[in-house]
Amino acid sequence: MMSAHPGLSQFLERIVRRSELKQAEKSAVLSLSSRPLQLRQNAGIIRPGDKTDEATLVAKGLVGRFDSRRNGDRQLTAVYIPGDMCDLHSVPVPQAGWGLVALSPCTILKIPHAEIRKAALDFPALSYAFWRDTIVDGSILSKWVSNLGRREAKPRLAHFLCEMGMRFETVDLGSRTDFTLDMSQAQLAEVIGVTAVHLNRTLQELRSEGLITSQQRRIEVSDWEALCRLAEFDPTYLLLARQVPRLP
Amino acid sequence: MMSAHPGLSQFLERIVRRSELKQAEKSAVLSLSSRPLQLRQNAGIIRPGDKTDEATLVAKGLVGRFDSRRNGDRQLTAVYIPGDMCDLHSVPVPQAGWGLVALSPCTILKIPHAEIRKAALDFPALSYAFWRDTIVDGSILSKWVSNLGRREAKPRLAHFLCEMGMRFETVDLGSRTDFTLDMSQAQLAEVIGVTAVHLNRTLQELRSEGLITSQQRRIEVSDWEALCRLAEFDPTYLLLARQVPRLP
DNA sequence: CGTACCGTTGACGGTGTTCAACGTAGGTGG
DNA sequence: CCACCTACGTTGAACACCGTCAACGGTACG
Repeated sequence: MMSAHPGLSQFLERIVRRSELKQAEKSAVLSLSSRPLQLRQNAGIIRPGDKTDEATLVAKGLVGRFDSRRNGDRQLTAVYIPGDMCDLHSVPVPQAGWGLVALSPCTILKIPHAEIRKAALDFPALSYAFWRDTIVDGSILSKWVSNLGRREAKPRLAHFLCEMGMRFETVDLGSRTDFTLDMSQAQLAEVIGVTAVHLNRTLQELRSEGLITSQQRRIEVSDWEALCRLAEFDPTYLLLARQVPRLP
Repeated sequence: MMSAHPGLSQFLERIVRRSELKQAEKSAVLSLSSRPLQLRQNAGIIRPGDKTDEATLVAKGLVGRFDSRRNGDRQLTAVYIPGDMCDLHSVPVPQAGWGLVALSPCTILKIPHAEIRKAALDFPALSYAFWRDTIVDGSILSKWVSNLGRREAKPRLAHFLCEMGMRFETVDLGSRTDFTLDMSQAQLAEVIGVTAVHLNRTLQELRSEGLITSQQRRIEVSDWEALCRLAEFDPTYLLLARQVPRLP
């Protein structure tokens, strides 16, 4: 077997973090064939409405999922980091309603749906694991609906920083209190659901209150506890703890 | 075989609408054992953080999924109608981060996770169909993130009415322009992400602009096209069209 | 007949938007 | 090497949407 692309190992680690897999199942994941691509910042990956027969795995950089309006406004509905499969959804549902864009310079792996389906068919535990992985995505979305609906800009931003801190720490790309979030303030605003102007002011508030310091794109959280309190952040929705039930 | 509860048939119809199933697979769904429950309005079904070993199927009425804040504010992150399985998620991930509440008087069916897992194990196509069903849920959430983040109250409400109209029509509980949405304005406000006071004013705007009429809890859409235009509503995200790929 | 829930209204204040402008850093071509 | 350009962060002022608080009327129900 050709040695797997490191991106596949990252993906496997992500899966295994939440689902117990046997050796054969792990090998099946590592032997998925993949087509690496380098992308410039703001490069489009999937346009809204596109039909695709490949899934997208992030190996390096940040990828955003977005929904756009007629007037050109865009809302980012997910931010993917290395090891994340952006559109595992597209395997059972190949017609995307959303778009994918490289938020920073990126390396991605394109993996044929057919391969993933075959793996899911050969190993029910994998099918189950992919299902569970999809639920993590939904769980994060659900939390974001709640944040957008009921919180003001400051706690919303705080919550996003907490979330990204935890996720980067989990994949060893920094610690929860010190990580690089390689996206512009305009892109951040598209996540938080405010204008770029207001995001800038909100970020300044967090800085002036001594919760974080940020220069360039590096975020240092000076007071993690206070940030979590402001955000009412409770990481259980990220489903980082491995859950029990496995297919027999 | 004992004759199945009608709720199970509704669920099967929902699944079959999006995934092609063979006879044996259909029977497996219909023979899931279920425990019916009658619920009063506002009765809690799952409290946030609860662990459960049963999934919840709506047979009659409306069920809401919510996330709540320390100050008591609540955001509804999903509204389920008859035929929907509220927490198919809970099968692979039994620890819920959210709560479920009866938005109206309800009949629900409790179905043991073990049964669903067994069905998924026996029939990979079912596992795949459940996965796909979970994605529908996520797709709706994704659209809601976009609505909450980028739209004002009026188009947001319009979008929700369009969505519910389509969904009720799909399950034959009315037409997209004439249906009963059995929830209070306060509950609606918890969906739209505004206060009850503002929701009331927004509803009046829709009425005074001749887009809808509503008395009691019955919604009549006077101008479907205009409502869709205001909402920028495009129903593809509901995944009502059956998608092709099936496990071989 | 009281109570509880629900829809409705008015006045006021705050959060976030809009529009316009400016500063800086990095990159490119003359 | 400097002029120019573009992307990005930053600031100010006016305004709009929406939240808050408080109150009132109708209806169902015990």
